[in-house]
Amino acid sequence: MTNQKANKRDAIFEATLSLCSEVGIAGLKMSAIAKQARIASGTLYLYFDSKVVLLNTLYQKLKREFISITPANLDELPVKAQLFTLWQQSLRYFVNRRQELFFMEQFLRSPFISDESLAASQGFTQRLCGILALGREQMIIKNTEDDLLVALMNGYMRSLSEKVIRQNITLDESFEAETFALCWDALRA
Amino acid sequence: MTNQKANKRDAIFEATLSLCSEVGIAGLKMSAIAKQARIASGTLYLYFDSKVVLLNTLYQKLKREFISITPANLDELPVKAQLFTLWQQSLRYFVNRRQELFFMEQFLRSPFISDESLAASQGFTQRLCGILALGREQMIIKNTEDDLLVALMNGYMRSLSEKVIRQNITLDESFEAETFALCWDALRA
DNA sequence: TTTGTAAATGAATAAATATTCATTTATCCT
DNA sequence: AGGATAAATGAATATTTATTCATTTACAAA
Repeated sequence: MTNQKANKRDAIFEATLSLCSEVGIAGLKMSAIAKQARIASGTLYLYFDSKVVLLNTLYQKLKREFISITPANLDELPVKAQLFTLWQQSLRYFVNRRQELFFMEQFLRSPFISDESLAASQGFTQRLCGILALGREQMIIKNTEDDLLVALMNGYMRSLSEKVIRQNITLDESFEAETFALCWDALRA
Repeated sequence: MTNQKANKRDAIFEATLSLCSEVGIAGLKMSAIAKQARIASGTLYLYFDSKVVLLNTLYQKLKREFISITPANLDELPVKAQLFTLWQQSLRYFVNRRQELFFMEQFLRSPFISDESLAASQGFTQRLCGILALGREQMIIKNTEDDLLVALMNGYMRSLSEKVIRQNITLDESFEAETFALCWDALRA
């Protein structure tokens, strides 16, 4: 794919994200995406076969991106520090990519999602469970089902990102630490 | 409004909820709603002026309903017990009304929502903040911004309901207590 | 500059879906 | 029962939106 082409693809993705956060996934129109990306609506179809394909491609790209932002080799750190790192990275990602977060949440519950996209939506959870198991061995994590702990972290993260975005709060170390503290108190034995 | 009419209205609401949880709000079609409610599509318009009106009416009804399920006079209980009661009631409500929860989340981010509906979506939060303030006076709740604590409770509740529903878990006192314990550990001073 | 190829355009078409309304059916009252 | 009124129907229409394609434009090689 030429650079030119890649640029236009990205412009389409960008337009899709920005529009989605304005009108929701139910309000997304191909014509509006084209307009926002400054191309003709027909041009969209040179890049993606259909609306469904466009949305699924974007979703999978974002999922891959998200999984790749968290450092791979946390293993040497203590459990609490591992969790904090993931917390911090995720929070930063979501807050800096508000539109992406919004799109992903919407798409996940839309009629457009394909089986393949659905499968891509796991992945991060696995990672978390590994760390929690380790912490449980060391007796520093509650002896509570992983699913519950993960639900707390995920849900809190979601709500928190929304709040930060809505109120235009600037992330800093102290905010990250303070919000993580709640999370840690919930998880620790 | 006759009983007959009220019944049909309810059938329409029910059909809307059940379809929404199948296909998402972006996939909702008036014709499908009519079919599911076992009426002709034209009949829908005898009850609601348009799709937008139908959805907003349903949303506001659900919001009122949710706010009304939590007992009004918790004031005499200790703070922790007040929070637990709200936790329990909300969890039960969401889990028993999975479709309602799903619809509300989707609708809130759709292009259909009216200003009035948006306003109705506050309300419960107020209540929670009152209790948290009381707890803070008594030095048993963390000295952390309300918003953060509310984000944790809301987000956790959301994720948890989803999990319970997905895995078809039966709610019982011990489950409610265990899940609330995480929440409480996060909030308490 | 010419010519061939690839990319882009946007008006036209097709498809999907909301809404209307002339007609039918049910309900209620005397 | 019979006639009046209200409710319901669903095919027809209107509207919205995805997709196509004949035409134009940009670009690169000779």
